[in-house]
Amino acid sequence: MPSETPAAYDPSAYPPFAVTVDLVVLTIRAGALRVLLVRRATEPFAGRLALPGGFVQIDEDLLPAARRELAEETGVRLGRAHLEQLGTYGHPDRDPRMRVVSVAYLALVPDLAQPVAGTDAAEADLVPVAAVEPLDRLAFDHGRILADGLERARAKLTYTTLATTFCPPEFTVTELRAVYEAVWGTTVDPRNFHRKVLASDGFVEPTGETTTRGGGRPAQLHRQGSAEQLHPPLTR
Amino acid sequence: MPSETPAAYDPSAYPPFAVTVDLVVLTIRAGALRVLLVRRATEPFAGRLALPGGFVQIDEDLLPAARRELAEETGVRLGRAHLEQLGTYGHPDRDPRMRVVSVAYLALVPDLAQPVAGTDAAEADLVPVAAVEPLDRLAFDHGRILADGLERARAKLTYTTLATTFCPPEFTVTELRAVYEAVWGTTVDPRNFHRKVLASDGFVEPTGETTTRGGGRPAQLHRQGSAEQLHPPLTR
DNA sequence: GCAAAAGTGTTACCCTTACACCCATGT
DNA sequence: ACATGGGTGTAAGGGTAACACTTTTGC
Repeated sequence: MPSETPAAYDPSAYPPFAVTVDLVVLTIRAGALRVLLVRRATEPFAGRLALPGGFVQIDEDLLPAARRELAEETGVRLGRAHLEQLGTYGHPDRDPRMRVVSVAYLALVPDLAQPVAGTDAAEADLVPVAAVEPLDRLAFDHGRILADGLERARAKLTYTTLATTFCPPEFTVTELRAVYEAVWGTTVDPRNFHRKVLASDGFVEPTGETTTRGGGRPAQLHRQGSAEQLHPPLTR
Repeated sequence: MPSETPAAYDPSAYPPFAVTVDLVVLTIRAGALRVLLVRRATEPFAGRLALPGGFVQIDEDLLPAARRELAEETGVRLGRAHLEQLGTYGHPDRDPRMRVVSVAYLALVPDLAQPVAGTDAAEADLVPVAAVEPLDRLAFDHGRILADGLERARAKLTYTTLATTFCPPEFTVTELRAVYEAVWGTTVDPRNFHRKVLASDGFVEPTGETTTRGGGRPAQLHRQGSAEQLHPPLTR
């Protein structure tokens, strides 16, 4: 906010930018961490995979814009999803059409059972992150944004309780453990994991119900705990 | 990046935004964590304290814009400063003049011995964060940005080696400890701190020189280590 | 009964914390 | 000598990791 312009506030006197939001939507399906990508139908980068996103409206705040795009592209209702700002990307040449600054958001959502159909024409897919083509093949600088989103997601899972946002409304401790194993491709000791999760205050809350959907002895069902706070590092 | 506009790419067809960078510049002086604030000379918010910042130029990337503003406002040369993106603030009403999206950066710098004289006319001051007036008295949404910056800085100091960026090129372990004590207003056991810092690989490197500037037994001098990475949590 | 998954107990080990103690300088 | 801060040794306690073991279901 400079003091260079004492008199008139003519917007056209300042460099005009377009502002977009782009979304790194992560979920877990079939034991794999996946990211929502769309196939671009138009130039530039026609035919290339890209992150979903779109222009911010002139009277719209950034987070609502991201929420709107998430809803439009995935149909996810928001109580169950985590959405946070990831970073802003504004290299002058990132969009060949014009000067665009894009605010990227990171979304962690439970497995979207409904096949994801974007309202925009392009085809949409949940791609396992391990199988995403070389990142520089993505449109714009979306490879970098995706890499940053994955790094952020992995970091936050280690010191927050966010892993529960990948789970359905009711889940077992084993299902929660599967989240960690999917995100890092490692295995975690089930016994120690079980204890740590239950010992961590506000991580999960028992519903009182049980399920045998995993086979074997019935497991307690839990829902997301109240604490979205930091907690002692888990696993790794 | 939508596919809504197949044919012409007329920039004026998209909502026009102004984009600025704002800086949360933190340093430590006289045992207190301080933030660089400027007194606004012009409307809106004339006379109010604000974060330094300014408009991004049309062909300028965001980080260089922040670097430029930092250099212009503080004269800090960049090898010794840490600069990272903090977040982006774009509420439609945050600037009464027009729609402005501001990308905030967080800078951690060693004590700027030279009195900070902004190139922009406004008066500039290093204000102890404990003494900053109520945050909602700052111009625009800068109170929120400052709060977010402080939270980020405290978080990063706990699990990275960034505290060294507050120190002069050569410093003693005790001087580094003073950083932690200033940031949290607590005391830290000097003996255990000493060992932990030296045990943490890449945190600091001994120069071989010693100093008695703190009084008492001469202390080894160190410089910033090579690892700007995560390390086991320190203190607290 | 047997396989499979849920959940508990136990122990070795590591890291942190607290604090006693020694070291090297200025005055 | 003594005050002041720099630096090392050490032992108690808490948390983690490894893994043996018990529980409860389906088939």
